[in-house]
Amino acid sequence: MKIATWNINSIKARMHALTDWLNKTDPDIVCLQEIKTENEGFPYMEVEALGYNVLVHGQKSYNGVAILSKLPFEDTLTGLPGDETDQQARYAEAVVMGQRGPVRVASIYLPNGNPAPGPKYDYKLAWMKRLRTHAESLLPHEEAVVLTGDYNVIPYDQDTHDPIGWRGDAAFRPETHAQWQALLNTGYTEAFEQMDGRAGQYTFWDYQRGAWQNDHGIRIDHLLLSPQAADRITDFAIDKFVREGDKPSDHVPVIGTFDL
DNA sequence: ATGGTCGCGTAGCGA
Repeated sequence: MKIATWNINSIKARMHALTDWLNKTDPDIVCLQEIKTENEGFPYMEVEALGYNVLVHGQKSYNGVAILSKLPFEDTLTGLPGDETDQQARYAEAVVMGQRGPVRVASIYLPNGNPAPGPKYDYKLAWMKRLRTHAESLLPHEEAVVLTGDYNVIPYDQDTHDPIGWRGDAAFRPETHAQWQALLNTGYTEAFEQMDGRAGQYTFWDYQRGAWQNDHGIRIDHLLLSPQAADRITDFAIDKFVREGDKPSDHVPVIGTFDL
């Protein structure tokens, strides 16, 4: 089972790129972030015609997440639990039935948090704490859980060409790293690390300053695995070629393959 | 030091 994550930076502006990539990579489940539309504006017909069931948690103009799945959804959840007043659409979760039992997948668009410090950074840290609480609550079920998405977290120095330059950024600050580590410490492992990911394997290149041309990227799109998922991963890939296409997103897809 | 680029929605924000 191929499970992918991709910050697509507007589903409407990226339908051609999505179609091309689905035909090439043929994932079973795709978690999308920054679809930038309300549910009503999502191109359900076109995506369903490509062979996918669709779960959408949209928002006007900003944010918005979705899950595409060849398998039917057994259960779904939209919105990260823990704060009823949070209006931003950044979390969707679905359960599908794999060959060995249920597989739970989440599409996460973790807040950017800049400028830091400030209220946006406070929101990011609070959101990370809520995510940790929810992620931890899933572990006692002993299911295969794959928490994927744009985490807006650069885990290590090797995940940016310029760790000094990123030092003050909300994706790289000590408080962010502490929250990231606390999330992992609940019992999840990074697919990238488990599959021997190396330095300089980026998932995002800014549109500005020739970041792509100069390979000034960062690694911020991640797959976090419960023990039952970590035991079953067989392959890991970053579809870097997608960044070379026409009108690309500034992120590229990240894919885990599982014997599930 | 500044500007540089996208998408949304049609000014300016968010990234």
